[in-house]
Amino acid sequence: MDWNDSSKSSDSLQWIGEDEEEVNSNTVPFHSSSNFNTHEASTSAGPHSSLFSYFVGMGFSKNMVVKAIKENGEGNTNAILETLLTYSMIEKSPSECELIPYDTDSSESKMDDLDQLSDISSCLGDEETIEHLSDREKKFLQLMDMGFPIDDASSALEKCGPDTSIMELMDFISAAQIGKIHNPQLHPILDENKPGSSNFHTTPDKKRKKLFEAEERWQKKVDSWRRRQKESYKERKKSLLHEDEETVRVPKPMKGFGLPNMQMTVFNRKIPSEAIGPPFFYFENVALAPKGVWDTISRFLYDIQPEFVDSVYFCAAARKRGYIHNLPIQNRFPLQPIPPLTIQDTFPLSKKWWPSWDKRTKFNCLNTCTASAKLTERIKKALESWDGEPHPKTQKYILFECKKWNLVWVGKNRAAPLDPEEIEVLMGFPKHHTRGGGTSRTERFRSLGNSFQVDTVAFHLSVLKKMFPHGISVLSLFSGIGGAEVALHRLGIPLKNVVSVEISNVNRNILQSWWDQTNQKGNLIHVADVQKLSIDRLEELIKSLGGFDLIIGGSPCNNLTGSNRVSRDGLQGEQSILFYEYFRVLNDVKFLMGKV
DNA sequence: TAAAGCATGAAGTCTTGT
DNA sequence: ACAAGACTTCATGCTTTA
Repeated sequence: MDWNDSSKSSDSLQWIGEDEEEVNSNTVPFHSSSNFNTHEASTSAGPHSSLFSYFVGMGFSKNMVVKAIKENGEGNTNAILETLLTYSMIEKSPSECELIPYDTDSSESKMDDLDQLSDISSCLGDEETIEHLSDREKKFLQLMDMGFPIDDASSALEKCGPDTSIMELMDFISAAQIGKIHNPQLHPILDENKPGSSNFHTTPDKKRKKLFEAEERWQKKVDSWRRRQKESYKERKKSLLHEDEETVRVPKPMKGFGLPNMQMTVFNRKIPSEAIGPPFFYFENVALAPKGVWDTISRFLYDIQPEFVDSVYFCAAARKRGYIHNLPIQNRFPLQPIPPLTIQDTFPLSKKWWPSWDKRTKFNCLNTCTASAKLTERIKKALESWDGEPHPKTQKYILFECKKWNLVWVGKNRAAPLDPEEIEVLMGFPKHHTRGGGTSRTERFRSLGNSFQVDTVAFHLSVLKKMFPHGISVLSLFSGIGGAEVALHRLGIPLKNVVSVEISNVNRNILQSWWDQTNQKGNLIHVADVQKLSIDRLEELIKSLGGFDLIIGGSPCNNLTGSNRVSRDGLQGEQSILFYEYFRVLNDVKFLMGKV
């Protein structure tokens, strides 16, 4: 390939620290992407303009595109994109934002509320807009979004005050709905006669019994009403989302486009001409992301259908991931040696202590956190309280913890979390890959939990071996501890140039150590922040290295994974939004290499 | 100060029972 | 067919400990 010929082999390692990097003034996901500049329309941007169809073609709704063009002007493509991305996409799609309360009767109080809120009711997902609202206004909007009638929401806020929690407000409205609010003693917010309160114990027995019964009946009604409310809200949400028609479905079993030693399933794989490599690209993220996320990812990556694979077919641990790439899928081969595929084969010593009632043969997904010593102690004590086989309830509890924390049996009644070394091997890394160099045990678990399963990825990358017998130049985004690099190396593909983009200092050190220890002949260049990898910097790199053969990376899953209880915000989440940086860099590189 | 411990569910999908 | 239960999930943020 011509853009490879200009590569200069230099054995010196370059290090670009965070401080040394040029600061790009434009840090929005789509800064200065030349790919988009080519689409800048200077003329009419109405519903039939090329600009309009371009954005609609990307999957944005027509209304939103018109709105975004109107807001930003016709010439400012990047700003339009930013608007579309920030305000309208996926989870916070325009259709969802247009949710309106089903009770549209008018009254003065309602009109007041509506007038006050008319500006922001158009899009609840707009945090910037919502931030300046009072607590009362936010709660009112929340209640409306949940489908409560305006009257009820308004009156609940009036009577309970703006400091009342949403749950309590819901209870209040529920009670009002079923007519019990007229007896404030039966309402949890206002009820001073609840069991446990001082007044309750002074009530005569008969009355107390009645109160109990009444409260039970009331509670049941509220529960069922709340359930119905929740379901109808979900239904409406679903039907609105359905308009966008999701196309990506996660198959089960997750075997991708074929596994080692498995006859290739006939698959109609279409890669659009603009997506065909070189450069090749390979993108990874969690398979079980919130609904719509993979539709969006796929839409941005040339509508290529994701390959969903569970690493349970490559090692003894599950790891359900989706991969979007433009690699050929014929003539793949697995890494050798094939790792043991069961827990018992991976840890033969555990067989002696493995209880018959623990039927696991595979680990669940290896996560970033590990079980504490206290938990293993509790398990030991629970087991020691039984002479022979523990009570089914005890078994259930222990199995629950074992599955949740991926515990192995290491002695009599002794379950233990996996050591970092054991996780390294399960993930396909060399033993001690993350050990030493100032990396704490906690950090090792975190880094490993965030990594590729090497055998799985290597199987997909194996097709590159014949294509690049003299070495490959890789742009590795979100490198982590170097799963992609290790996979290519283990496949026997020489690493000519590797530009590794990784924010964590710990991870950069781990990759550098591995690079040094494996006597790599090529160049390893570190970049800390993908957002600072500007198109100018990319141009420099491509000129000096001769281009990239492979752009590989798994963008942050923090806001996509089910294990995140705090901020599972979808692709627009704080970290997961960096997916758009992968997309941006891919497009910039393709443009710079004259492939667009 | 850094590392380890620990409490914190929802959102899906699949399975089972009626 | 439907409801109810079982199962899994590249984590975060606060507190305690060394």
